[in-house]
Amino acid sequence: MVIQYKDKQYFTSKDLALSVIGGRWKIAIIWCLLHETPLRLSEIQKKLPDANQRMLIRQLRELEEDKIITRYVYPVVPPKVEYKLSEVGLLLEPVVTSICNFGDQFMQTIEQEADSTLVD
Amino acid sequence: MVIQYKDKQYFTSKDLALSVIGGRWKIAIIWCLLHETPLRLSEIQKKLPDANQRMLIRQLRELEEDKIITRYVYPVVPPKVEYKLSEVGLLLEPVVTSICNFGDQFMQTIEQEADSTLVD
DNA sequence: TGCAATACTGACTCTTTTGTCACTATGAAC
DNA sequence: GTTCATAGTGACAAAAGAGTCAGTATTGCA
Repeated sequence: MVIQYKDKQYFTSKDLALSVIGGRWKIAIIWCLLHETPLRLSEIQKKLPDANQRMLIRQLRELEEDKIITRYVYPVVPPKVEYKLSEVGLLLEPVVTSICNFGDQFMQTIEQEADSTLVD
Repeated sequence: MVIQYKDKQYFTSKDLALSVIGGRWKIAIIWCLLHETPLRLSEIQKKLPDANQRMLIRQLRELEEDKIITRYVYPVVPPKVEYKLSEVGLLLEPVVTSICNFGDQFMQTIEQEADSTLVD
């Protein structure tokens, strides 16, 4: 089975999934939008202060292209644009949740190790 | 909260998780080891023919460093080395599963779209 | 002697991703 | 007419990641 998507070939649906969520800030953006929605660019920036604006916009554009998020532009000045997860985007909730859970568990094992190193 | 791990700082456990699973072949390797274990390098190579050996070894080394997999070397010639998921590595099962599920669902939406494009 | 099998390393290049900087547009308020 | 706020783009530099190629070690066997 070969999946053709956006000029690339993917051999498993898993690889396809990774191409969608694989970007420095994408999981973080989706996480934000799962917790509060809709969000404006300026609000996402506040929640992810380490990502610069240019980078965030790029990731948002890619997510939009993949139809993970929707973008609604209000015809006002100064501009107002709202981002929210699409129906397909909401399907990523289990992915984000399981990553968070693993992160917590992994962190605990690191801390335990640090503790036992101190004890030695 | 700041997590120090391997000379880097992570601001959330989610970022830490991503640093562990974020490598071109890591999810694929973990997927293989969830389905069949233990596996030798040569067996993993057969299952992931698009990854070259050097690359696989690098990813395996990193996973080993993060204690996601264990590596057992048999003292024989020619060499025999077995890889399997550690206890911590097994915690990644929900992550891999949810990514696969999302991949399948995402693929369906793409296919539906392709169908409707044909209909138009 | 020379080759086979397996796992692995070093040094390098190439590509992709990420980050930075300066810049644009709009209309209202002062 | 200058300034503000918001969202955005273009062009480039830097860094990280991925991929390639040639080479190592071991021991048994023909």
